[in-house]
Amino acid sequence: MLKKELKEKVEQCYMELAQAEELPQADLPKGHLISVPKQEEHGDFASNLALTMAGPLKMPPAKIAQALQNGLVRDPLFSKVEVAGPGFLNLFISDSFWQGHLRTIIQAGRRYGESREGENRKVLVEFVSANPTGPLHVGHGRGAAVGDSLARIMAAAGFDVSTEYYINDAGNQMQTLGRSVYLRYLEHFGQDVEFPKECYQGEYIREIAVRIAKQEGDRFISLPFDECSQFFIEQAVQEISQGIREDLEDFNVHFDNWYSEKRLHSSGFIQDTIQELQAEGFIYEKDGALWFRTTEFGDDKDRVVRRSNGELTYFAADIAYHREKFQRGYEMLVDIWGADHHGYVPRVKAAIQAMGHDPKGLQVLLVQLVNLIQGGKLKAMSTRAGEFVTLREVLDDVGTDAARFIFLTRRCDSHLDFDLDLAKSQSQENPVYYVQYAHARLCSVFEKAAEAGLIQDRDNALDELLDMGEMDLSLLKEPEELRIMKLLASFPETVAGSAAALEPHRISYYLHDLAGLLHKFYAKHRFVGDDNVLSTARLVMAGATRTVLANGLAMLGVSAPEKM
RNA sequence: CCGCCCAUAGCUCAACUGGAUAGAGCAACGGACUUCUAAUCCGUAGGUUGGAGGUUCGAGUCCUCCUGGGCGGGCCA
Repeated sequence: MLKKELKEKVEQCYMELAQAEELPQADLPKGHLISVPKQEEHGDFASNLALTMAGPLKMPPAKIAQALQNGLVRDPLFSKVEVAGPGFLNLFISDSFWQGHLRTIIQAGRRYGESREGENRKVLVEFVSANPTGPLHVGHGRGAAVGDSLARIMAAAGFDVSTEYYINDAGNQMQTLGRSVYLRYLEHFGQDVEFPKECYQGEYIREIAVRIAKQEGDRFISLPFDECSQFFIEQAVQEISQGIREDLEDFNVHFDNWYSEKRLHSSGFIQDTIQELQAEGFIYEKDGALWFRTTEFGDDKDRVVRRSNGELTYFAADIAYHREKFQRGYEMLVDIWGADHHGYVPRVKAAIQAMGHDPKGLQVLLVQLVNLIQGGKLKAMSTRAGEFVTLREVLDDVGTDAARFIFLTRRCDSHLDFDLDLAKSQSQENPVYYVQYAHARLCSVFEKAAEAGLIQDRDNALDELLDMGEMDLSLLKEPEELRIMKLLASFPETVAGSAAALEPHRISYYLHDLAGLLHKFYAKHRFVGDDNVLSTARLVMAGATRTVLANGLAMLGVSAPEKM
């Protein structure tokens, strides 16, 4: 990756100058970094080394920069090195570098954008993990898009990534769920029942009840709930989970593993974990309950892990679950939660620390809730009250591509107003089409190139281009071309940065920028024109651009259509 | 009362982890299809980055306080 090379080059240059006693000796500063200036006139890259060394060297930054400049200009990679502003080194890269890089992109193909920044670290990304008590709503959709894309991005950046869905199929909510279906079942057979407020109100509950009634008949109507709760719970969980899996599948979200909380209970692993913690002195008894000293690790108050009635809390299961994740060998855990669970972060981190892990080994990404807007007003969402817009509904309205792109074009910690009417009617103005259209246009360029006889086989065009003998990439020197080539070269860094910061939205913005440059070029110049040598060179650029657009869209889980 | 998150163009959002003159898309206005897809492009307009201090060569970004909005604070999940 270019930035890294440049950083080394600049630092190497300083070391040589220090060696030659042209500059005083000092340690390299931590704050040195290579950035991309906002203004094109400020070069392709800028180094702040002189600024960060002004203090240690006790010299004016401009003077240090000048010495570095004299050393760096000798490198053929640079077409120009300037000292600017308070002491920046502006680095201008030779055109030939960018031109040659196009071949690198095409050679790498699907793999372009990958890097080894993650150093093969084992990471588990856990997301959605919605309770199997109802269909996924839009908020879950956002978490799903973020988690799934982040996993893809981190994999590309060289992490060894697995994804997991934690199924909360234990606890009180299961009783409530079963009872809800049971009561609807009784209603179906004409019994007059009181349907409590705390039960799940959604229509899907009735649908499950009706299905059971059809299959099983009325054989449960004389049984009290306690005697058939298991059956109703299992049926409901099974059916709802199936729906969730289908929704996610259609949303292009895939999990490597589905992890059942119930199994965590039945295996005795939670009890075992509590005993371990107790042995370490982190657990104490008060008022008949067992408490975890999370305050020792910065939490506001201690938390109950086993209630006085003997039941384990959700938190207890969570501790065991995270312990088990580490036991499976993961070095880094990424949890994606709804922001309404933010109060949980300190206690789970406390638990991890108590178990001897670095709290930084768990990164919790809090995804802000989605505000759904329909008819200009806010829609309330509550699973219990049964008032929610499901992910399914949104998918049917807007489609997977648009929904995913909208979710991924915002930072996680900013609220998202999802305007359904707009998303539906917006089909022409939706940002996702801007990027997809760029890809489709490039595909048709290749079709045109095949017609013109520049390439033989449209499907293997990229391989063909690489094998072509006479090729003059130095013809690519229009400003629009250079901008595209430069942005293409920064794709791997963007992916690595997106992974490191756990910010998938950076890929969306990158793609939008790239599509913009492509559209600008397209309006001003022609890929396939009268000059065959120039056209061939431009086809190489088209191929490289198409590759990056396709790879980036794949990371977002958005399709890259050949025609629109 | 306490804690976490947010506040940037009329609207929805960016800003590469502290860098140079804060950028896109919608919406508004004016232009561009005989040419590889006009789901596009070009131009105009739009800002005291909620407010006040502080840290330093340098702040939308970091620290403190204030204002306004969201979400939490159970032996619920």
